[in-house]
Amino acid sequence: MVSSTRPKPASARQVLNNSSKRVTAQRALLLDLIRHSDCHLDADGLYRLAKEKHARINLSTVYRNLHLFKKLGLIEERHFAEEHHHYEAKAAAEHQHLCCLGCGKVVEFDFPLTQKLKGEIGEEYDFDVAGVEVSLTGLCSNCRRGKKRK
Amino acid sequence: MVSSTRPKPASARQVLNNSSKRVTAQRALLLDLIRHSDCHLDADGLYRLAKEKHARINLSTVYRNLHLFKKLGLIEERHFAEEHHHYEAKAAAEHQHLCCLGCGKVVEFDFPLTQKLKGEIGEEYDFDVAGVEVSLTGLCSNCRRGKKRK
DNA sequence: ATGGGTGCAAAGACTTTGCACAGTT
DNA sequence: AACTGTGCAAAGTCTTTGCACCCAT
Repeated sequence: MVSSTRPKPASARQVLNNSSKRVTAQRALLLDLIRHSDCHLDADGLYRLAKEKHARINLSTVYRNLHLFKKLGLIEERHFAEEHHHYEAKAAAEHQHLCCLGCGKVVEFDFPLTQKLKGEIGEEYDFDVAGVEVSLTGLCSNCRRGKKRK
Repeated sequence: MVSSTRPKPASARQVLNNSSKRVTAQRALLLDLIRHSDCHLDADGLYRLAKEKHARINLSTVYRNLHLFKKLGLIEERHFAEEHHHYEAKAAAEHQHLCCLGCGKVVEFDFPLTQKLKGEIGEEYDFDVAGVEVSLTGLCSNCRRGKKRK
């Protein structure tokens, strides 16, 4: 057994250090919040979470670091059927999303064909395919049955 | 041979009439522009196109009608890796998109498994799946080779 | 004539940016 | 000490909304 308190692939500190970016309290906090969140945060949600833990942080800092983390490949940006983006920690296993149009619930599912798709389409159109996003929308059982919302 | 000047599924006028929505010059024009466009317009692009043909139209009218058309199922909204949405006429055949991060070029491709995916995932999570969007991003051959663009 | 649709202007939601100061290296 | 990152405020982009007038039905 390895004695470590961190099961994460790399600590926030390590990742930032390795990219020769400074480790600030804000960055460490944001990265930790994203990594420990089980949902798909947007900038404002992350900001509010952060404020609960760290009185002094600004929305623009959140945006700036979200861009940074994305560039470093630490997080992924998701485009649901909304006006703003959502972010999640880059997962070990690829997965895709199913989003309820009624209540906004997001469930993740497995879709093993993305690699194959990447290769096939990339070759056919002579593209270097970087990302695959499969987004389903629909109504979950609750919203379908009850129309409990709105 | 059927003698018809309209290969379209239904004229703009017909569609609007059938939904008991009024046929205004703006609506007819917008719908026609979307249907005859071979690219994926955003609200502002559509607005500028419309202005070329029809001096008096307002951006808010474009937005309002984009929502209407979407609700009527006449167009589809696309979520590329950008801040705003794109729209295209609902096609006879389903297709998916591959978008170049360098120059923004969009190519459409066929992906026959969306129906199967819909059924499987819907059943597994008890969702009524309405839409499937498969978006690939990458670099086209031009952008990859030449780095011709910023 | 009636009531939905439009233009206009103002507001709203989300995001970016300039600048001076704070904090990491 | 040097210089990147932050907070703040202002601006920017995209979208929505209130209201009076217009026009399709």
